[in-house]
Amino acid sequence: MAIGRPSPSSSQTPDPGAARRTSRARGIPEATVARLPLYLRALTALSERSVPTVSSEELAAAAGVNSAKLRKDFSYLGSYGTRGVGYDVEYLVYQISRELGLTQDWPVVIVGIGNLGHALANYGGFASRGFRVAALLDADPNVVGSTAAGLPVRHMDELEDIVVTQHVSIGVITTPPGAAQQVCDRLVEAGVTSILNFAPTVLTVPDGVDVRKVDLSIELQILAFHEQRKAGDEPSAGDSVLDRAPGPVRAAAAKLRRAAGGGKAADQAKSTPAAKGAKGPDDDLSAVMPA
Amino acid sequence: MAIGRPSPSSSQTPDPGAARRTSRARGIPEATVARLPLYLRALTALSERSVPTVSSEELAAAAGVNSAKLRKDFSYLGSYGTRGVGYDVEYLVYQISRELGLTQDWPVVIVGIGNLGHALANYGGFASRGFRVAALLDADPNVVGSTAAGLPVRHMDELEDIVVTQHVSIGVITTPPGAAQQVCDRLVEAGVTSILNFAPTVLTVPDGVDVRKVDLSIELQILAFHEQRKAGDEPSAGDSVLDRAPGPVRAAAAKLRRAAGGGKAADQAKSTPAAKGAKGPDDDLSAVMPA
DNA sequence: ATGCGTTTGTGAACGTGTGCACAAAGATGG
DNA sequence: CCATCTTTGTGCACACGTTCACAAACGCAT
Ligand SMILES: NC(=O)c1ccc[n+]([C@@H]2O[C@H](COP(=O)([O-])OP(=O)(O)OC[C@H]3O[C@@H](n4cnc5c(N)ncnc54)[C@H](O)[C@@H]3O)[C@@H](O)[C@H]2O)c1
Ligand SMILES: NC(=O)c1ccc[n+]([C@@H]2O[C@H](COP(=O)([O-])OP(=O)(O)OC[C@H]3O[C@@H](n4cnc5c(N)ncnc54)[C@H](O)[C@@H]3O)[C@@H](O)[C@H]2O)c1
Repeated sequence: MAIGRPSPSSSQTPDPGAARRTSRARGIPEATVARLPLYLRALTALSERSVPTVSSEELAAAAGVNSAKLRKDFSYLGSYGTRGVGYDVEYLVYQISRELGLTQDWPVVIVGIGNLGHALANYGGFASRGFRVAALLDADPNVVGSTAAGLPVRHMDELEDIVVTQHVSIGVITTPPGAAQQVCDRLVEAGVTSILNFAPTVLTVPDGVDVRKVDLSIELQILAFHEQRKAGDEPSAGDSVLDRAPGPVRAAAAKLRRAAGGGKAADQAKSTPAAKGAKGPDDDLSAVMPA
Repeated sequence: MAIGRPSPSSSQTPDPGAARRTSRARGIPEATVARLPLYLRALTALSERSVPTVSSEELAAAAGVNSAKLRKDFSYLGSYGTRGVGYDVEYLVYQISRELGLTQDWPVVIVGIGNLGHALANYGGFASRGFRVAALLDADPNVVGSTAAGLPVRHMDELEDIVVTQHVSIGVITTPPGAAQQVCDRLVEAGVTSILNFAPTVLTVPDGVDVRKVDLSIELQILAFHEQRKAGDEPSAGDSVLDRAPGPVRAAAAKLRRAAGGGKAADQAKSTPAAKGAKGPDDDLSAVMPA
């Protein structure tokens, strides 16, 4: 870190600091909050089918979670169930909606109306809950004229005005990564205190501002990791034997790595032929280590 | 409940069961795996600026995490750092890429080429890592003819063939929610073992298949929750005093809720005047609680 | 009323994740 | 070769999250 101020808090989706801070008040765990929308969706579906009550077991199955977890989650909201019967669907829908703040209207601005911004603007499920697109914003004059989902794309100049007059507290960023921090700063400066970031960048925001990120690339990489595992491999490494060994050997290896500038090319070349024989987590250190 | 089979495993993003299962092998914690792409991105940026080495402190700042956490994360991969110096950027880029399985090519199919599918197909950062769009698929004959990002949209009939011949193991679902499970089943049946789901549905998959979801609506709802908190409110309850009180009172309340079919409307009405006295679980000592 | 079957709500045990704090490793300069 | 300074790697304590298992609560039939 560099800064010495209280705490710039570059909070992101998995920020446990925010958890303590935000759920301190009435003590709803962050993990529970993240599941409430899931329950709500399942409940809404039941509601539409006019199902009057539902047991924790059924609802848990519909939401894809453990029933004990679901009951504990609900217990944080209060005791809304009836033993021997289950939960009243309509009542629970309302309670969760209220807890999530969906009984009020949340105006949202989307900044960066390119491919993704367009898709989001057109997204119906957006408004289905209390979210209303207050404005679409872009910096490109060619885009500013157009409309998306019936809404006009407005110029960035109007950002501050829109945020203030429409009381926008949630901003969605779908600009290229290079512009994201700058856009974020302007949003925050104007009064936005929650940001949903689709750009692959770590945003730094002041305390009190929440940032959540949606990152396709990260998700795919996580899947790739597990996929590789399933393929029954060991990554055919080029390390460990040396790196795991304590003593001066490791130091030597590290030194060589640093010295041999092009670690990338060298290692890459090595990785392919590594149809490895058998042993260790990996084998051939030889390629890196011109022993 | 219904099913009695071993375990349908409707795993979703935050599935700790998968964590144990998948990271058992060489023991990389799931939380660490989720951060590796973040480090990789920061490292790639450093690499492009030809920075030779980086300290855990610097890199942690760039990735927006705690430096101790970062060091611990790296320690799971092996000892790739040099005390007193830091980490060799190029070498680390390669090691993480390898661990994530990005040194190989991952063909991906996208199913449902509507607004979102189009955006994803056009997404450059897709291919920037080892991910290659093997095919775009859709059921709508009107869409099937067209092209997106230079690729032709092909018909669902070709799904199985494409998956098999191109060895696709990762599928992205961007169909309407109603079609998602069905599409998922076909993908899995054809041999896909990792799914990235953008449709707001809980997917049920057999054991051994990983599902990660990206859900805009959920993210917004979580933000709304925190936003509501920040607004220094208590959801203006319509419950608590009764619901928290043990004894027959709660039962009576529950009974009333069930009986009064329209729980929603009823409660809504009731909730407003509930400026109640004091105690409940919530009441409102929080009225001024600065988040 | 009483008893029976069902389902909630939660205590307690366990597993996972986080962050501090520090010893040991290595670099660097003399 | 030694002293000093930097930075890693990790033991440890604690916080958070999950799951089991069960008593208490409730509806309902008798
Ligand atoms: N398209 C996807 O599927 C996808 C997936 C994951 C992540 N992302 C990320 O989402 C972001 C948007 O992706 P996209 O495909 O829509 O890109 P895009 O280039 O199509 O759209 C970006 C838009 O942002 C506007 N913009 C640029 N600088 C701006 C600024 N300073 N202020 C306001 N607007 C500005 C541009 O005019 C453009 O309209 C990117 O960061 C991308 O990495 C996209
Ligand atoms: N657009 C967004 O920003 C956004 C945001 C969050 C979530 N989502 C979700 O992503 C999904 C797609 O959203 P969209 O806006 O692109 O919708 P869309 O209606 O524009 O596109 C859906 C596409 O799926 C195709 N399709 C329908 N049934 C199919 C089937 N059985 N097999 C194959 N293809 C089929 C349709 O022909 C259409 O081309 C939806 O589930 C939506 O809820 C979208």
